[in-house]
Amino acid sequence: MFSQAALVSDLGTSPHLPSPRIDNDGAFTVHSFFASCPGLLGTAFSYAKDEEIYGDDEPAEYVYEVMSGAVRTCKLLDDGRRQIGAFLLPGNIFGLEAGPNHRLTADAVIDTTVRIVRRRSLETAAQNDIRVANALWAMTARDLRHAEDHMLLLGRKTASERVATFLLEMDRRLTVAGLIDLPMCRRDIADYLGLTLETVSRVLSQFRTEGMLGLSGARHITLRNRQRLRSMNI
Amino acid sequence: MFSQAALVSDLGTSPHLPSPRIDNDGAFTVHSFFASCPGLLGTAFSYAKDEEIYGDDEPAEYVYEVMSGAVRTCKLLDDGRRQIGAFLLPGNIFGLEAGPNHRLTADAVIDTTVRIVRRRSLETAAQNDIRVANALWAMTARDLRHAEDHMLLLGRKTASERVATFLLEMDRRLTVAGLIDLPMCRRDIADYLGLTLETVSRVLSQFRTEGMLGLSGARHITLRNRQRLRSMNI
DNA sequence: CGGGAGATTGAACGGACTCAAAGTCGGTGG
DNA sequence: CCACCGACTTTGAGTCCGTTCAATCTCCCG
Repeated sequence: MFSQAALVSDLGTSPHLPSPRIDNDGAFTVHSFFASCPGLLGTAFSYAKDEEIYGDDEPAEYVYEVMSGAVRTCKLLDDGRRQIGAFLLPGNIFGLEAGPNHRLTADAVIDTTVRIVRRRSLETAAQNDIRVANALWAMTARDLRHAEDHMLLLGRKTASERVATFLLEMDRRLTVAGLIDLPMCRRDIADYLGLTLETVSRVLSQFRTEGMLGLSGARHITLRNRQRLRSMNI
Repeated sequence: MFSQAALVSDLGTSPHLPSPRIDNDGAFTVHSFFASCPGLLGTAFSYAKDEEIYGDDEPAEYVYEVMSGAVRTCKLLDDGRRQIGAFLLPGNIFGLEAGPNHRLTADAVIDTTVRIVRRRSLETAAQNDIRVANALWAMTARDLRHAEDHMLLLGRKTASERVATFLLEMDRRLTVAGLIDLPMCRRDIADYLGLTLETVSRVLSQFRTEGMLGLSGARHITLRNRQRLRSMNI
């Protein structure tokens, strides 16, 4: 399936390569970074819901940008326990490694289209253009910042605080017209927050009861009291 | 106290800059990276036990290498809850940021000596020598890998599994002559593992009872059954 | 409209926490 | 060198938050 990847050109330095635009939420987004790199424009691939994009420990040959859909990166224990490290949404880049192999699996939360670029193309560009090297470093640093924040959540926050943090993160990243349209199910949220799906459901119900949000179908959420949520977010 | 820092030279490219040596445990160590960068050799500073080295959100002006002692990086909630992101031991580098500010506080676990280098010196070197840029990226990537592993621990492992993982990490990083000489107290371990100090103490006692380790004083640990610990580490 | 995956809710359980007390050890001063 | 002090650690008992197990419900999609 990666055979089309050979079509990706391996062009090196580009004279007027823009810096990646970093959006205000400090998430993983570097909107259309690939698109703005002449000669690095990638091939599109589609993945069905729950299809694996790459596996843990596989050689990291490609870097991905979500075009539509959603992706989760996870670590698995062999008894089935799962920790989701991040959700990647349209515009977000993932799969970038400094070492040879991937250290998490990535799979599609829902039907998803990604654009891929050979990792070697980026590295070649980075060797010739310090701005590309800086951009790669900045992306890894952004992932690290998210991971550091998430360690605090997983190690020290209560269930309600975790869900409040999650809601505010999703509000930042995918609210359109006042509505959060979640791509992921309760189990995904739970595995992201280090909880069980029942606890996530209970906390959301409690928040609804308290007037902090509206639920129209499990995946459509309207925040009604961001101030209160922020006070739980700490 | 940072006035001496002005002594650090701001030299740019060095013709034969070595790649940082990455030790086999994949931890944060880049042994004597600074020392091996002509012109980047840093000034030494000492910090007393529990003294802050830098604070959350402070401008990230310097990069640090632990010469002796131990450092913890932490995030704090205003009610006192604390999550330790990492312990830094001799040879480890910390305080490197891609953005303008620190995102965690760093303080000395015990009396500690560090060597500091101006962040600007490293960045100038990186602009002129792609190998330096690669080294900076690799360091951030190593921190990210650790954070990803730690998210799995914090989100999904049991207390016994967390302590087993901790013991094996410390075994890798500071065992000398078969003995782990811990620089940190039970509270630090607990805040690293997302547990309470009582739980850490209970699990260690249980491991001792089961013959998996020996305790001679709370901070001297001898592992007696690494195989069994590894099986709990998952 | 009907089927079924996903979500909600309930009840009981349990692992880690909290609160409390006793024990240990390293460091300091006599 | 030894005794003491105080910080740190260990251990105990009871509690609680989040989990587990189970049943019902919702709503999305055919």
